[in-house]
Amino acid sequence: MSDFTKKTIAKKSEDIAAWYNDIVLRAELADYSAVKGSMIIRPYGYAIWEYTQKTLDPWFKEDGVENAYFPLLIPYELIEKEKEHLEGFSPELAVVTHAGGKKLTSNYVVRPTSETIMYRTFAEWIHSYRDLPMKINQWCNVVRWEKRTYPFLRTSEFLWQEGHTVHTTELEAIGMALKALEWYKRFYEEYFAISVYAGIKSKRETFAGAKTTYAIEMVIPDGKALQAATSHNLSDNFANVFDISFLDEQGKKQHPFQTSWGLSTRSIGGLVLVHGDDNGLVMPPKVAPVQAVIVVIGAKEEAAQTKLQTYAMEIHKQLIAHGIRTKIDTDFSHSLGYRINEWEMRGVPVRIEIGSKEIDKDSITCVRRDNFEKSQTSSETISEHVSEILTTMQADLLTKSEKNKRELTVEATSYDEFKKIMNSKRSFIRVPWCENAVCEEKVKKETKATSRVLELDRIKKTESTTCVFCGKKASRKWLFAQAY
RNA sequence: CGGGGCAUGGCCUAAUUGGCUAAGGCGCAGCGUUUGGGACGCUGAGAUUCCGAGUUCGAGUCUCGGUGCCCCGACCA
Repeated sequence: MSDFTKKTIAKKSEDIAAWYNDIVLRAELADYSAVKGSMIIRPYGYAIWEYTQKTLDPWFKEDGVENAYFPLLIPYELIEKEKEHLEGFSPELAVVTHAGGKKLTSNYVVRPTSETIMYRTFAEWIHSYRDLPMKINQWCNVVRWEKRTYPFLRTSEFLWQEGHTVHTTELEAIGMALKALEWYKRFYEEYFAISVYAGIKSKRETFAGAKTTYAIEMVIPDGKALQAATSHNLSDNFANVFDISFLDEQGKKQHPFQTSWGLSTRSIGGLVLVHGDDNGLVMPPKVAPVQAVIVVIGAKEEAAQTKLQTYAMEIHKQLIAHGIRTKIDTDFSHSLGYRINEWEMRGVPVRIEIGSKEIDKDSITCVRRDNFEKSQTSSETISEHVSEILTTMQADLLTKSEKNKRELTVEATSYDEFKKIMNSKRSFIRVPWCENAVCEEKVKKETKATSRVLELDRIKKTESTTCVFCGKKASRKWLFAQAY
């Protein structure tokens, strides 16, 4: 690591929280804003969100999900309708009390999520079994007035997509909720190169108003958990409250079953935390705003300089034609070391160095961001060579993430052991649990850990054992960890 | 919302413990020299010392009130 980096950016290996704050600002992913707890997503950070949208949106549409837009403001009476839902969100609502220069007779809530505003309208749209399933998604912002905020990971306002579907049977709704969960898992693994846990949430962690919540949990290198996406089986809870009904094939009136599912800009925070290193960000090639950068190393004589730039532009053109998002850096006002460090900090997957040496031998130097591996190739084969590096790096990052997840997941057979782990080298701990909320409360108070998920393949009760916390009967092993 | 800390050009810090025109580094702009792992010289722009009141001959420094930010808890995608 360079002296400069040492001085200005905290080391991830020493203080991940300080490192995270520094890198988000320095790499120009985000900036603080005039509004408490809110942040500005800068172009480099927003580009990652755009790739997220470009990837997920077609998957949704293929499944018949249509995009729509519902209003930002929700009448207070509406959000009050589902009691549990209101209770879950009321501490963090932003409320509009004045408009048009006057105090409003009834207030509006800035949406913390859109179930209520959408479902009153769904009630008008749905009359027959022929209208179902109905699948609506919106890409939007929501506001939740969190007490403690953190760039990307927890901000007062954040961007997300929220999918909302309506089905004739609960079985179909569950299928939908699981399909959304599968999309998220696939997205994280194939695009963000992050190995995640997918499972079911405990009662305590279930979404306000849902019957069942499924979630994606990410293992952060410091052993903490980041809830990376959720998908809910709302059953007929909201349908009853908002009086959504349809006539079935027999002409009988029935309440439908619903789901909602979302993934937010929090995902970008996870991406930073999982892959970054002491030198800065490491972008998985598939979502990297810039996949390759050509760093042109200046020459002394003008003729050589001109030749160099022409050569570099030619390479640039080739890479672009090959579909590789490439930038060319000819900023000779900064030293080479400075430029290299800046690109490394931004996590650009491949750095291509072009100087007089490269031209003379027609041998171009490529450097991979994640392992700093150097390789040589000719101007003829550059595109294929870079493509290959990008593919390999994408795969290697996922493998590394899998390894990290495995190493940070342990099993405990007693509460003492559990506590010892949480107090020393924090991690995910898989333990048999009786699934009683009292246990979970106690564990949280004593160790800060909460249940994260019951992994999908462990839902079928298989074991006959005892709860590590209370000693009562337990049949399934849950993952516990300290949440972000 | 409880407990602790901080507030000085865009950023980091200094200012003899209440004393003269608020200093330096980074960054920024201009010119020139440099360029194979965070270069250098010269010149320049940039400040109501968070806000308000008070004490004093005199306040960045002391007192009171307010505001904002950071860290630690409870809440959370």
